[in-house]
Amino acid sequence: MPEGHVIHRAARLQGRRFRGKTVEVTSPQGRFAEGAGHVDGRTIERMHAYGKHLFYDFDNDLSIHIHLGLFGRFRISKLPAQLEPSPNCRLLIESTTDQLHLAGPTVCEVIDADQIAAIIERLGPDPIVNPVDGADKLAQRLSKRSIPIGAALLDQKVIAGIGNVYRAEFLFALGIHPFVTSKDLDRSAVEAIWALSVDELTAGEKLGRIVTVDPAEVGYDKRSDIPSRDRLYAYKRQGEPCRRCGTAIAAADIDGRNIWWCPTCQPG
DNA sequence: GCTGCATGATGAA
DNA sequence: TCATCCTGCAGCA
Repeated sequence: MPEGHVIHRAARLQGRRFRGKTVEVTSPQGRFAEGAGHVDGRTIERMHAYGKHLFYDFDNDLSIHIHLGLFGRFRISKLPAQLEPSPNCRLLIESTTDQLHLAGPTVCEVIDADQIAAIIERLGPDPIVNPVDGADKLAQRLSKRSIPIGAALLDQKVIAGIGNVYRAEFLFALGIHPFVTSKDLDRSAVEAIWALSVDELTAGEKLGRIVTVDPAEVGYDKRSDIPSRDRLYAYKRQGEPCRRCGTAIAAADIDGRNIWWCPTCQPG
């Protein structure tokens, strides 16, 4: 599930339960046992996100850094928990009232503030964190690369928090073919990409899922009413008719990830 | 029950 | 470009 909106939402909702709480930190699976030991019994001061990275700051100047990757998942519950921790539970955090269960992350480690700063430094602008001033940095980072825009949008050094769903949907919405070269985009196109990123990630963070389709186009009142089948324009719709023009949605591989687009709405 | 795939990223070749 | 890591679930037998 994890694109940037999900990570920011996790920081917000988890923070509501755990901020200010003294917690037990363990690793039932064992692979994070040493890291857990550095923060076990401490108090969580802040839970925050940048791009697809999540940070839990403790009161001893150490933080847990999490990146969910493709498979990572949280389970949040009130105690007593209904489910036993999974054998694959890498990280288990428990306050007196709540439990946070994490399995399958690409990264789960204890780091300090300098290391957090270094991670953020190497990432591109995050549309949720820097909505106002990110467009310049995005333009600068796009102009330095000569790669398909479809590849650039997944490069976290160019823009942080975009994943495979948003990439396909943004390019559809803006009528940009995924193989257009990044540095050939004019300033107005870059600003449009940034503005759309801010709008969509913010909406996705609030809603808890990605819905890019205009509800009116599929016969609903609000985005939150649209069933999963109809929430997107291009992503994973190869061969299906474009919702706007009826042309069959095309697909290709860019650097090992699939991309979908409408050959009519997104001319080469 | 098994297989393959997935909204991610890295490091070696 | 490829191999690798990581988990859960849909789709199939």
